[in-house]
Amino acid sequence: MKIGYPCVNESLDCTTTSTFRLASYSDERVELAVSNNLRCLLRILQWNVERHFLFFRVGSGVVPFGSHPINTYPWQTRFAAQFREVGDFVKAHDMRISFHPDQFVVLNSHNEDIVERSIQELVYQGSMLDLMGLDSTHKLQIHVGGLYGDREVAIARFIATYERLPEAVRARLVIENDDRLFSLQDCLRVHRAVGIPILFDNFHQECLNHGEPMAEALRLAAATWHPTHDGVMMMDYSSQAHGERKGKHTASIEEDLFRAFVQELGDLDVDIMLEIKDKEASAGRACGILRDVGRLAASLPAAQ
DNA sequence: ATGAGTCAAGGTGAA
DNA sequence: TTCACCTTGACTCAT
Repeated sequence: MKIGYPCVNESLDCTTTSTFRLASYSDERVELAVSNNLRCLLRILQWNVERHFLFFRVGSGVVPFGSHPINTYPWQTRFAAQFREVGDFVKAHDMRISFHPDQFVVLNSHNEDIVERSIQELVYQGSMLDLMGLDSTHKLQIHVGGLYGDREVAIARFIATYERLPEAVRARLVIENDDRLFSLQDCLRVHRAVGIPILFDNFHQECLNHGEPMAEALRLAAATWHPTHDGVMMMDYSSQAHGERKGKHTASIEEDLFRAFVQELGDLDVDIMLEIKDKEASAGRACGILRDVGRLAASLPAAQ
């Protein structure tokens, strides 16, 4: 079991998201930003290893305009060594990383331009994993997409697009149950059609479900991951922010809820991404709870 | 130097 | 029909 947090480290003064405006695009700025972003990515991973956070979600902006036609800078070759260095570090420490392309990636859009741009974004993010030399257990996570008033047609269109994705993307793509439109059961239908694994989100499951008990839902999702090709199931963990709109993530982990959730896990092996606002602070508390119940090694690795 | 407004991109649903 | 919300910082420009 690995614990992680998404995209941003709040303890370090180093980010993987330095960027600039499209209007001020230049090759020089791409060069500068990617150089900074990869340096910080490695630094964050090093920081994480020291605290036994072995799971990390990398943000979409490591390469500014990475899938935009304006960006013709050969970052793949210019930064090949730096990407490889990150990948080597991940492998050396038995870490796992993932990407979560944002809401603009919609594979089931009825607009072919949007589908094509979405595929290009997935190709860009998948190519970073290729450059790192990381295999298909490191994932690209997206939602099924829009509903467009007809669930059946929307799911069919997702499947049709999935089947024509480049292999480098398809091998790594996973779908996540969402909180309003496509439930775990919808994702299972897509899985049965094309074999895509389901990244389970416990909070979305609480928001949108068909009455399955949490323990059963977890096992249904886990069974969609091929042990060697996909690795153990990845999941997102969060809980409701009190007094806020339904679906809003909590600012800080609620330890009692997390303990109860760990009980639902039983002996299931999963890697957990904590989608909680205070990032690594809550990840540390989650690790503490998992050590208490014997699901993580009792002590941190030897001091750096 | 600082604060406010803005940033490539889609879709949903409330107002 | 418009706008806030996904999530959030970081950039950009006006002051």
